[in-house]
Amino acid sequence: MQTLDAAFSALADPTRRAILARLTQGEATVLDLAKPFDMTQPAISRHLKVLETAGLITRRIEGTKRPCSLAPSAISEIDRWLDMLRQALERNYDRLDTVLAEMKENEEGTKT
Amino acid sequence: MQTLDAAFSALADPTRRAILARLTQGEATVLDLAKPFDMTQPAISRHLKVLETAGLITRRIEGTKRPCSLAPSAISEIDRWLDMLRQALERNYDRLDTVLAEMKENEEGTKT
DNA sequence: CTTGTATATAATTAGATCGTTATATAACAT
DNA sequence: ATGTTATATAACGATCTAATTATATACAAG
Repeated sequence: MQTLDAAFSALADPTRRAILARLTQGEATVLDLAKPFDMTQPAISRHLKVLETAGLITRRIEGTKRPCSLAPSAISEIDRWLDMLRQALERNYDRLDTVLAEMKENEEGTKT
Repeated sequence: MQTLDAAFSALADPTRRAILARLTQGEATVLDLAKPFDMTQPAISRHLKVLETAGLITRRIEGTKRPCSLAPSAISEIDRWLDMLRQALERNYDRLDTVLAEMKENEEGTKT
């Protein structure tokens, strides 16, 4: 899915993750978001566009400002995809548990 | 964190996600993994290296084969990070609920 | 209507990424 | 030893990314 492409690659950049982290505190304008970074405003604008295209943020229009906030849609798609991996890992883990349990049983058996 | 950089950017590629999906079915060799793709073996080897570096897979050595399997570590780091966003979104959602509830209350109040 | 503020867009450049082909390594089978 | 199989690595070209500077748009304030 190309949504996942966009979402994951948006999340791959530390600046963009920092922006999202900042947005967990609530809405912020472009300049607000740019402030903490040693980076020009156009650079931040591009990052925001990437995040928006990926469905990770939305923007309101308020006069000359464009306050950004977190959007839920892309996250939930990512979650759905990761669930597949999580479940597989859980299955493997259960299997490992079984193996370990069997090993222990055998050991006990051998001991006496 | 650079683990997150590597993990998210590894997941950004559809071929690599397909490889991971395949690995949810269990261990597979490089050639096994290459088969479904219209792509040369070296290309797949590189993808596997990316996944391994990102901590998403591990490889055993078995004679001349290198069977790959899913690794849990990177996933759990991703999960921890995404939790931050999830929680923020949940808070926003709750707040929205409150707002809607208040709107409804006001409406009721105005009606009579 | 002019000035300043908030943001977006375009052109450019440097570096990363993804694929290819050709080749190396290393184990296994004869 | 020799050929074959499984995989890795190197060199290369095409495309993408992320930053910069310069400039455009558009609202808001005097």
